[in-house]
Amino acid sequence: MRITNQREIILEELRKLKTHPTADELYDVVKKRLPRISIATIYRNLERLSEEGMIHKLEYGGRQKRFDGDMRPHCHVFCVKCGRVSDVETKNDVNIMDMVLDSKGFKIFEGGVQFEGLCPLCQKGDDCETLQ
Amino acid sequence: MRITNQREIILEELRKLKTHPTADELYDVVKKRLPRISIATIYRNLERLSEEGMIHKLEYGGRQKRFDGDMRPHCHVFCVKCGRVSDVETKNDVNIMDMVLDSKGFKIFEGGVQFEGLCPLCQKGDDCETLQ
DNA sequence: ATTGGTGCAAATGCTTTGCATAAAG
DNA sequence: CTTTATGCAAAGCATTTGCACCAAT
Repeated sequence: MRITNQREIILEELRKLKTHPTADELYDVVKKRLPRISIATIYRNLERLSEEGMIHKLEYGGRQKRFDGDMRPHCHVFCVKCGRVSDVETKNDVNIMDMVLDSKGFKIFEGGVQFEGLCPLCQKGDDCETLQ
Repeated sequence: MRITNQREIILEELRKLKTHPTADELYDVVKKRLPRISIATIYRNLERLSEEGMIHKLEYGGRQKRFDGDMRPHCHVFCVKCGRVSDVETKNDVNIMDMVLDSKGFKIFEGGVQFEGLCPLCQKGDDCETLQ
């Protein structure tokens, strides 16, 4: 994988964020440093970086994918109303993979716990900007 | 919620399937009984039924949502290559909700374990019809 | 009679792609 | 010099919506 200026900055900015941004949210951030970057470059790099195991692609809780630069194992909650994602701190004494009794022929190589709920903003009832 | 012919048949056919179909897969099945039904009706009813807690909307990997008529608590695996979803039989001695130490202000009301892997067809290396 | 649901087609919105140009190794 | 990545615009595709008509209560 060739190291381009765009790729470096995308990774760098994603790692700075703890918000699990969508592609376009990250685009807005990266544009400040690379005003001529294309949204297609953002998408292509996020895809590539997740294939290479350098970032996580989060595909739950709404229609926009979200991305996470933190590769330490951890769990997420997502807000069923606005789609925001947050890390969740959990007890670490359960090995999820050991829970499987019958995988129906699937070769399982990852397992994780995910939570659903309401984010602090949506709990207040006010409409939360980021809808879905 | 008004009981229409369409709504009844959509629910009935979804409950028969163990494949966690996408909206258009279910559309193909329902069309055999209601040839004039619209895909919009499928989407509207699946959304409505999941709001009412009568079915589950699955938003894992892949771009298409999948739906499940089986409301008994259980876990899923999804194939990272073709997007197929299958039930997984698991040990039942862990209460996922008790694992939370810090929910970062989110009000959590659901938690579940989900697995990633390769389905039997994709393991064989052949290309699996249902791509994503 | 009233309200909610349906079918159709058009619109939306996130994501991907084709292609000519530019940059990396 | 060769290969891979970029920017731009256009295309793709799942899903949603506006609207006139229809059906359930």
